[in-house]
Amino acid sequence: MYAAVVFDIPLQKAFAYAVPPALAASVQPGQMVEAPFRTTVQAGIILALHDHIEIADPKTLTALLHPEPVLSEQQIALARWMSATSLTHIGMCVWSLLPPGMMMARDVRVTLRDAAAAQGKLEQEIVALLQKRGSLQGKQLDLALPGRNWRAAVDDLARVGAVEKVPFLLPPRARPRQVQVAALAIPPAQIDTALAKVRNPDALLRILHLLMRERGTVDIGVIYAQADATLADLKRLQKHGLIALGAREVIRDSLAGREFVPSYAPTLTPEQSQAWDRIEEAIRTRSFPADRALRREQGHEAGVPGRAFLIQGVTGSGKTELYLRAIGRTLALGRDAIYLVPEIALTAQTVQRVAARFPGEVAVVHSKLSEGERFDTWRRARQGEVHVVVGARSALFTPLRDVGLIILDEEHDSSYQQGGEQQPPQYHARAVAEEMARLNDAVVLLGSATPSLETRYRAEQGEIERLVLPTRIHAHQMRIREQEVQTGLRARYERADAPEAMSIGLPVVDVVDMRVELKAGNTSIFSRALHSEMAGVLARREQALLLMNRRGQATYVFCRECGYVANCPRCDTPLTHHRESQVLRCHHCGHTQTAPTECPACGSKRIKFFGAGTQQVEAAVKAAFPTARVLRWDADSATTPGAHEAILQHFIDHYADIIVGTQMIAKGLDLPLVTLVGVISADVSLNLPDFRASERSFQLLTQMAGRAGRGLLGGRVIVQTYEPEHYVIQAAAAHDVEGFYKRELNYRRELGYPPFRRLARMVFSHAQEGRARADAERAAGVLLRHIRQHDFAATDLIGPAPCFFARVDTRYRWHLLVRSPDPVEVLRGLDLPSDWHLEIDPVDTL
DNA sequence: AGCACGCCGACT
DNA sequence: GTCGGCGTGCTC
Repeated sequence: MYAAVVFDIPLQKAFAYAVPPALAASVQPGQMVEAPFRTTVQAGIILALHDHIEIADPKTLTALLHPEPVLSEQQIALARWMSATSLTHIGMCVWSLLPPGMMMARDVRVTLRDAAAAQGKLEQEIVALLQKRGSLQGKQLDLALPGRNWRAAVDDLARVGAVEKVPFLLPPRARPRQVQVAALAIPPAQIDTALAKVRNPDALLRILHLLMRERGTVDIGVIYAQADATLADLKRLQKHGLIALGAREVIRDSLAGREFVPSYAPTLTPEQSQAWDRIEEAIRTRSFPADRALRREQGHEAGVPGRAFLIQGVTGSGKTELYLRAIGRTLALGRDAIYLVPEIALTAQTVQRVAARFPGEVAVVHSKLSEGERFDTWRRARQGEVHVVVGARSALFTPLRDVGLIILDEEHDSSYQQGGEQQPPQYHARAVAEEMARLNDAVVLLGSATPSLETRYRAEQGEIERLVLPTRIHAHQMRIREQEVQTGLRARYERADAPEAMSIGLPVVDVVDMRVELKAGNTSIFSRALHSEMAGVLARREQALLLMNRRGQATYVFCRECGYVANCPRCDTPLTHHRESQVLRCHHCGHTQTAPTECPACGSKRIKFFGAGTQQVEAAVKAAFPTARVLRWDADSATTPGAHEAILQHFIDHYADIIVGTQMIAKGLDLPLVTLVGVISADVSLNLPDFRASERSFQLLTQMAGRAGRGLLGGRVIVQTYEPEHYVIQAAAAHDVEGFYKRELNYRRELGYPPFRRLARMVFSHAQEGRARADAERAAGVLLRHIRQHDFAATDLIGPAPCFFARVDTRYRWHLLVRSPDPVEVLRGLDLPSDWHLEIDPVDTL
């Protein structure tokens, strides 16, 4: 028997190994094994077992590293699909489905055999070290010979037989956590006679009484605390044979010990009911695992098309209630559910709501949890002890027994895409969810007030079903009550005469033209309108959100007089200004031109580059309103989920009046006291050189507007901009999601951008700019020849050009875009060097 | 990705 | 002569 094994290395293939007789009975696909690999050993995963292989003399597997498979057949199928659709290395895909910390580090153990054979000085040093300390691990040699190249010397020593070098795997970091426990080892009746022989029995007596009372095993931590005892006391009891000490496995769970106020399903509005009927029907009519197994046995294709819905509803329209009902229905059918949220900062609020409805069923998964906790959740899910997982995109890979429902809230959010360059493999949670649904006959719910263009377009094409929730929920009093429960606050705005069912209008959005402000002599970053609204909010003791969009803070060129932005003539994306060379450059096609000193449109000399940060905004608020309590919330001020929760809670508890933040303050937060939302500058994100810049900006502005006025007082949104007539600003101000969609779709169609054609991006980075550029140009040559040779329809190259982020981590970056109806087909079969980083359907091209 | 091999240049 | 740096090629 032979095994196809993949490793956590960037190679697009599996390796064939012979299965030794000792393991033949127990090997299965999905199992983690130890395999000799070149001169070392590697931990690998078995993808498949075969009777015959093409390799002449395969090596033999050396051990099983886990008694049971760590991946199911279905997960292996998913990994294969990820690899085939993203053209990332199969091994990386397979390993990405496992919790971190299961990786096993490698090392070597060096043992002295023949001291006389040592030649060089370093070799003699190593031999002396081995004579003094015996066998040493690589880790120990690193410490003993810091900065020295002992590996090469050890290799030479091994070649002449002076030492033996044995590679081995270190145990994984993630392990079950053990807690020491104690239990009575004798019948309670014998305690007194047994203790008679012991000196100073006080503490011992307390321990024994505790154990008697508790009947069974007790954590020794509990014993220390309750019996005021020490380990020495326990050891004495053990020596006398009165108690037994042992260990118990405990589960690490950040939700353990947290109390959730139970909540019940509210009645649905007519709109919600209509949508719910469609969702419920879909969930109810999925097939059962046994049926699917039967179909597979009968030779049918493994998957059936799952069902996907787009739930398009404005903020506060009750999407969450549909999610919760869908989870409830799925659980009632004995299946499991995954609920994804875009931002780790949002998991806390979401977990709260889900756990309140389904106590005891929920686990949380995201990348900021400890390795131990993720490992334990992974194990609990495998055991069938968890049925609902709430978390960020990596929660998709939790090995639930039978996933029947996957929810992506805020489906348009870019954090659902895992980036290709830094953390391969590259995948989009939406696409993975749909493939999982296909493999498992599950239902996918994509929710958003501002769906991604792709999803919205697919709904139009009939690939997924669109359910619309056009109005904010009516039951005002009930929402307030819900907010009270969530925040623990008494709502100050509740009025006895407020009708039970009252519709909340969407907030008024005022667009402020900053050019006019400038002409009127206001050079502050706050317009007069925003300034006076902020003053009003502070006077009424309400709260405000200020958004500083920091992304792409650098340097696009625009005219403070007329709003002109310098665009590339070939790509219609903004040119960026390069300070050193004083040129404007297009980051898509490489076009360059000299930087203007006056505006080409109106002749003004007030042509500038743009950018500011949250700190400046915070400082400006403090300067304008010295008594205001300001909080800053961005990736810099909050690095852990705990810090996010703390900042948020601080704000919710009204210890601050104004919160200044980046994108994340726009996402899904329920902040009842916020009556003013200010967007400091809408222009920055509008003019990034990326085909999705408009879509992103529209989504951000609309989400941001949704944050205002969720309490009884309604709210107001002020958007500051130098381009008030821009269609993104206009559409967002009018809450015109459909209008924006139609216009943007036309633009994408004309330019051949997604969803009409797809992109693949290749990034070339190198410490020397010339090398990055040369690689990019070489790749362009190869691709161009390939495209001509195979005559791919509607396929072209954009670039090569320097990336917008032209130098990251001391490396210069160039990129190249392949635009094609099917870039995977174009690139498949090309043997790409490993340093040509490839991303299919990139989220952005910065 | 690692890791070995091979060639070159720096330093003892 | 010894050692380390870096470019190249391979891993069942």
